[in-house]
Amino acid sequence: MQYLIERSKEAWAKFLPHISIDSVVFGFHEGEIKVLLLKMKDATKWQLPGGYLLKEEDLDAAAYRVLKERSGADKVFLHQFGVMGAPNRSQGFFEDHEDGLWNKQRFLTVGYYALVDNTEIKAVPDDISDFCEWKQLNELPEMAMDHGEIIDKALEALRLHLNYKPIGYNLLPSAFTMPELQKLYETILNKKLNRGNFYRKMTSFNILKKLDETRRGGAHKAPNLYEFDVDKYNAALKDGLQPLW
Amino acid sequence: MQYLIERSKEAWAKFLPHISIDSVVFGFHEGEIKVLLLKMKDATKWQLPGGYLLKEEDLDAAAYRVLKERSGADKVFLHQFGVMGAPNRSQGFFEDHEDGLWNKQRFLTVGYYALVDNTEIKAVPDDISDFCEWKQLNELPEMAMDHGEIIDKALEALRLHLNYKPIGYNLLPSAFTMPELQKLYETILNKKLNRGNFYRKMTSFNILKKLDETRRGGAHKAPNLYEFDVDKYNAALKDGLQPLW
DNA sequence: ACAAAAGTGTTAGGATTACACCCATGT
DNA sequence: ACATGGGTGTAATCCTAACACTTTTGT
Repeated sequence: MQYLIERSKEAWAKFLPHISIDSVVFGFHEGEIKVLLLKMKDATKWQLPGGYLLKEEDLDAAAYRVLKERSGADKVFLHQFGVMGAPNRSQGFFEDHEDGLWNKQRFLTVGYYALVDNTEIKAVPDDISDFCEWKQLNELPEMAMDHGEIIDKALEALRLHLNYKPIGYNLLPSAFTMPELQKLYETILNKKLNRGNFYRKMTSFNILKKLDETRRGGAHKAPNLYEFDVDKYNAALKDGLQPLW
Repeated sequence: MQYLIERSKEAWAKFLPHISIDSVVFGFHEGEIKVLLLKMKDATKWQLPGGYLLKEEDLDAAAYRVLKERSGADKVFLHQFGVMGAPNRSQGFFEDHEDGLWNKQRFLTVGYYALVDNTEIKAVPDDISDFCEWKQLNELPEMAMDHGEIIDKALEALRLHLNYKPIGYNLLPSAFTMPELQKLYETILNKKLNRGNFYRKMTSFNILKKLDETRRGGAHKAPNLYEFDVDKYNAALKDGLQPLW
């Protein structure tokens, strides 16, 4: 735990007190939504990649920086979804340490969700944590503090934004197949969708471009590859893919 | 400006630094959505009712307390919608004051929207401000700092939550008429709706109870009064009034 | 009388749902 | 051969938009 004490003084000098940032990094791989989690060697519980806000730094910029430092993820889609502000959400976890330790303060944490193109992001632990792994949404390990609830809130926000934010575009690789896209929607909505109808609806939005290639290597027929027509996609998202009233 | 200095020392002792709370209080009166704004005698610009977070206080609890202190509004529906975190969003406004002044710090502000049953909430200025008024949404005065943008964000959140949160229930008096309800929806959605179709759709949700009374006193036929069937309304909101996919 | 409110009718057009069928194709 | 993917067909049902008509009723 020595590193905590070493970093404490530096932290007080650099960061705004009482404020932290935690990101829920979603990725999509092999038909499953995954979340990027960190763990320290001596810990049993997993954590979200998080960090602190520099004294003169913009909040969104800090979220990008922290995420890059702690996961290597760069140029990702990041969106703030809320602040967790219970008075004891973090304090209790450092009770045994001396007062004045940076980590022992009360923290409000600003939650961001990140959407990552490619699950093949390094997933390499930084110098604070010892493990960094993609975990499946429905098989999450025990989470530290309120990080489990933060993930739940992020998912809820994701669901609510599905018609308004380029979620498919940012979660999927630039080329993807229709079954992959459908699986993504089904996972986020937690609901089975009819294949034929999904296909028709998606194509009717006119936001997809069919590529000439197929995805080789599977055990079965090679599926077609698509990519988003970014301009049309963004234009359609302005009013929402599907009308609300 | 003397009161700023007097309060500064006290503030440093009581509140968490760098964090403020601002609420966008929506009310509905005479067919119009209104926002509750405050102004100081010597100021030209209006502000949202806001305040600070006590050192051991829960964030949501603080939002309720602040709102009550600054507007008298009690037992209202309050919902957090985001954090404004630009580094200079508030600092510049106290440049001329001495360092160490509470107000001169950098503040992140947590935004809440409040829904108020009855525009007849006192709207009495507290001891900080000199004016407290309900302003119409489309006739907002010049706002201090980024408070105009905060109102925009609150409205956007309101729109997004229309199918998931008891917005009608909390904005309208306990008994209301169908034209009032429709006007409310039209204002939030910024869109005209067909009367007959709105009537049918609303009644088909089975969340309204028709009362035996009518609203007397208008220049024309007295409209029927309705109230929400709270249990059914809340049950329906769980999955959203209208399906999303 | 007038204007608003309430309730319903109607029609055309879409959208949704839930299947099912056929073909293509990689292993 | 077989499992998956792609694409389309279809029928029943429901929803929506847009209008219009009627009746009610308070001033």
